[in-house]
Amino acid sequence: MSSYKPEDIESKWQEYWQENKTFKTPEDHDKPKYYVLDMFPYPSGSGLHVGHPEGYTATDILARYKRMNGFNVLHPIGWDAFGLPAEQYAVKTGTHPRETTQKNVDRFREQLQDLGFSYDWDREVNTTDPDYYKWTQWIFLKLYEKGLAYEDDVPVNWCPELGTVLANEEVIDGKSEVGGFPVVKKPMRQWVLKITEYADRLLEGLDDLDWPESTKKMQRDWIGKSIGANIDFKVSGYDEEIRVFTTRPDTIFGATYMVLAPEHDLVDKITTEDQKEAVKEYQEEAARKSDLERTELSDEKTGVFTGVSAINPATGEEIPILVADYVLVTYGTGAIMAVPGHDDRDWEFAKKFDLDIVEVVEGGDVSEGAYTDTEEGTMVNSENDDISLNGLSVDEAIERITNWLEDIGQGEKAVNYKLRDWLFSRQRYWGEPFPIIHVDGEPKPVREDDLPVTLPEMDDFEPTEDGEPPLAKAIDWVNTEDPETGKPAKRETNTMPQWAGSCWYYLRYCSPEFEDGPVDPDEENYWMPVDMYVGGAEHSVLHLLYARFWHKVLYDCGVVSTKEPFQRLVHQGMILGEVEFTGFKKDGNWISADIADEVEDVERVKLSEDQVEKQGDEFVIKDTEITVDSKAHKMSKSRGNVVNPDDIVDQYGADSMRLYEMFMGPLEQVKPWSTKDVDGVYRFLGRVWRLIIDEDSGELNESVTEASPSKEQLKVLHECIQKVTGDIEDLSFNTAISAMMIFINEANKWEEHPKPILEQFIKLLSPFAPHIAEELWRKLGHDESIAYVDWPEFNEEYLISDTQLYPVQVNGKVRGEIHVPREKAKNKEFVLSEAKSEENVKKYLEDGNLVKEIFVPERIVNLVVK
RNA sequence: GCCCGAGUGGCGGAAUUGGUAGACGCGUCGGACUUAAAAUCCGAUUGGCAUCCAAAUGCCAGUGCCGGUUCGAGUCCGGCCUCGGGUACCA
Repeated sequence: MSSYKPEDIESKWQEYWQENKTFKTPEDHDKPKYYVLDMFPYPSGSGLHVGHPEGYTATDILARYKRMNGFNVLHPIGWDAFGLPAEQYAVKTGTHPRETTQKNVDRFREQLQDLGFSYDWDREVNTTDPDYYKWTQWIFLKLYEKGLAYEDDVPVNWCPELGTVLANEEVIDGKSEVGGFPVVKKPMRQWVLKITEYADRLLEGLDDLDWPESTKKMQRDWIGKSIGANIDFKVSGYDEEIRVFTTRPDTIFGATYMVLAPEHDLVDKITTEDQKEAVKEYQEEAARKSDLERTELSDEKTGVFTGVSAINPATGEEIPILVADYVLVTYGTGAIMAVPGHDDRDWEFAKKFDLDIVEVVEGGDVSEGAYTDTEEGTMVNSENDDISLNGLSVDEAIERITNWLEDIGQGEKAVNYKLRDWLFSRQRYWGEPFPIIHVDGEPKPVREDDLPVTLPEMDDFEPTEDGEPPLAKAIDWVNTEDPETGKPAKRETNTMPQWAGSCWYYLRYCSPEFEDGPVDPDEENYWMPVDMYVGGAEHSVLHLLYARFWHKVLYDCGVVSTKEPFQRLVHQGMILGEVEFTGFKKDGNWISADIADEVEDVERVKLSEDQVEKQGDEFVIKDTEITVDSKAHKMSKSRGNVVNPDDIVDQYGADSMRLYEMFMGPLEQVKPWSTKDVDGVYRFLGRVWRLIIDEDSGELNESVTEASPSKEQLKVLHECIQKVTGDIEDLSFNTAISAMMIFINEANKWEEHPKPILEQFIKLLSPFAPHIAEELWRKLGHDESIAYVDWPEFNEEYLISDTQLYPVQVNGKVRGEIHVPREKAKNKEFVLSEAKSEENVKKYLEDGNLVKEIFVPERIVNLVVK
């Protein structure tokens, strides 16, 4: 017996590929190149889940396809291996993070190899390897030299439980993204990177990238460039000015009050004696509120009067200055001129505190709500002795008033960004040490020759009690001397965030052994940019923005030759767990899903597929009217719906696993997992096998012949070649697989299977299911791996059939079909007369007058009858 | 609230520039093979109606809802609804 047994062939070929270094990246630069990259995985303790191989399979298919099309392919993998989980585990168990990381990396590597991915394992990189982070540190020095890295005392998100500072992005609803622990604001000395200096270039660079529009938009929004004006308002009775940023200087005549953020410096200076207490109380309250609370309570605006007024430079009127937390200290100048007539937030606030609302742009009704349209409105009530905006459009008014403010020295055109500088240090052990020493309290870069600054050996990874990083406990390591002056020095004890290593790893893959820089310029020149980058949409903003930032800095340093690192980007869609049916019970009785939300103490009951049935648009409990919830959920440990790829490989083999992940649906779409559907692709592979192999002998089937292929066989093959080739180019892997299934279904009907046909088909299959393809390729008599044979060429000639099918419509409804000889297929008169004499069509023509005839060559005929 | 994306059989999903809606797969039903089962193979499978011994054929409805453009709409336009994702007072 020799039926299709993936377990017998897959490990065999995996070992073969390894031993023969089949997928070693070519060293010549003579062919066109293709750099296809997966997002850097973090080797977590739980191993791969089925979401990982989705993107990896897609890139692997592309890599294999491009190799067969004569490209030099760079298809590497490595490990983003610094990070909090290994450190937390170390704190708990005493196991050194290096050991945990090593173990996890080994597990990941093994799992990936079990899936038969064609990575060049000689180029594996690991961010925790000193030979790697030496260059991460080197890049930091470049940033430092360029003045893009600075120290600052900033209020940071301090998480006492984790003993570390978190980036804004790592804090969700006032809790840590990892672990869900509370986070508080605390001022600390931190390293910060001046990403804001690159804001404009990061914005412009997006234009030419072949990325999903939504991702580009998210980056643009994150950078958040807005153009407007800075305006200075004099504080009445003080020698102080309040500077505000506004995108709507045109509405200045409607500015009836001002607001300072509670943290604004001027608050304490100007507040009057009798308001001091109220203001102080308000500030304290605001400080206590987490970001979550601030937004949750956003319906109700709060604030307090400072007791002082400012002078509106346009109207000359005194307007009250208030403190309110709807103004953020971190954006613009931390102060605003409030124009309740034309800003929703100001309007809401003015209503609540009974402040004046003045209409200065005509077009709405400011007693009903703020009028914010900038297209339609015209200016009104905007006039003083010097200038009038009345009658102008918003755009004209902005121009005019900005110039006027500049003339009187109270304002200027200004640009603002939402993007803030990047908080770049963490109070952790398991990260890259900064190549910085402190001499006489001043930071000083470590000399390039002294890199890498390696992590000291430690066995206690907890932060000090006052929040100093764990490295502060490595006294011998911290205390060093300045090699230039011999003065005593202290090493920086913060470490870099996890983003650091992943900001440039794609460069290291080009020349992982290079010793004179992060990347060999020759190799960089050849391989960059990344032609195809596949990874999750969760990295839409941060990783991709940070990496682009570093890349641009490296471009300025002359290290890289391209302005952007990733030319084409695709996000694979998330794979959800199996669809679950949930019924709802109250006091032991079933209730419908749509009312379950409103009822208390509802019991949720998981139902099996055969306990429910479809009724209309909903699922109900069988033989009842009680609706149930039908939904696929995100895979999670707590829900217990995580699918482990190892189990699928054990049961069906890696080829089926790969095929199923691609067959589920379009790559970029969210899709529910269904293990029983894997049967479909597994059976398909079984049919491929049996088409070629005699199960009794294990040899080629007798039907596999040297005969020359028939016209029909060539047609079926070339239809498949055309579809699969086009679909791979479009990343429509699901329909490519379906085309191969169609081929096999057709081929199964043939009595003879000419070898050349089968060989071409096996080539098409090989990027998707490489193990079975390699095995069958050898059985068909080849000595070399299929990995580098030429991709089948599609020949249109074979597709042309003897007849052309025309559906015939009458008034847009199909009433019959006709087959016309190929040579007459474009003959309008002939086709129409054939169409009109079709039996079923005739009936319709008899009932009315033919008023119009539509003839679309090689497509369709439509006869319009009245 | 705002910004994206998506709604097609029992299920996952197919359908060039508008041109036969439901490819391919799962499931289900029926059949073949088998002592039996598994595996495999063949057939049916959107709903309804009609003719008919049957095979088959025809008709009507149908791609979230309402309306429009067109000889012809899953696809284009306008207005909604639902679900998923992102974002959160950014002046």
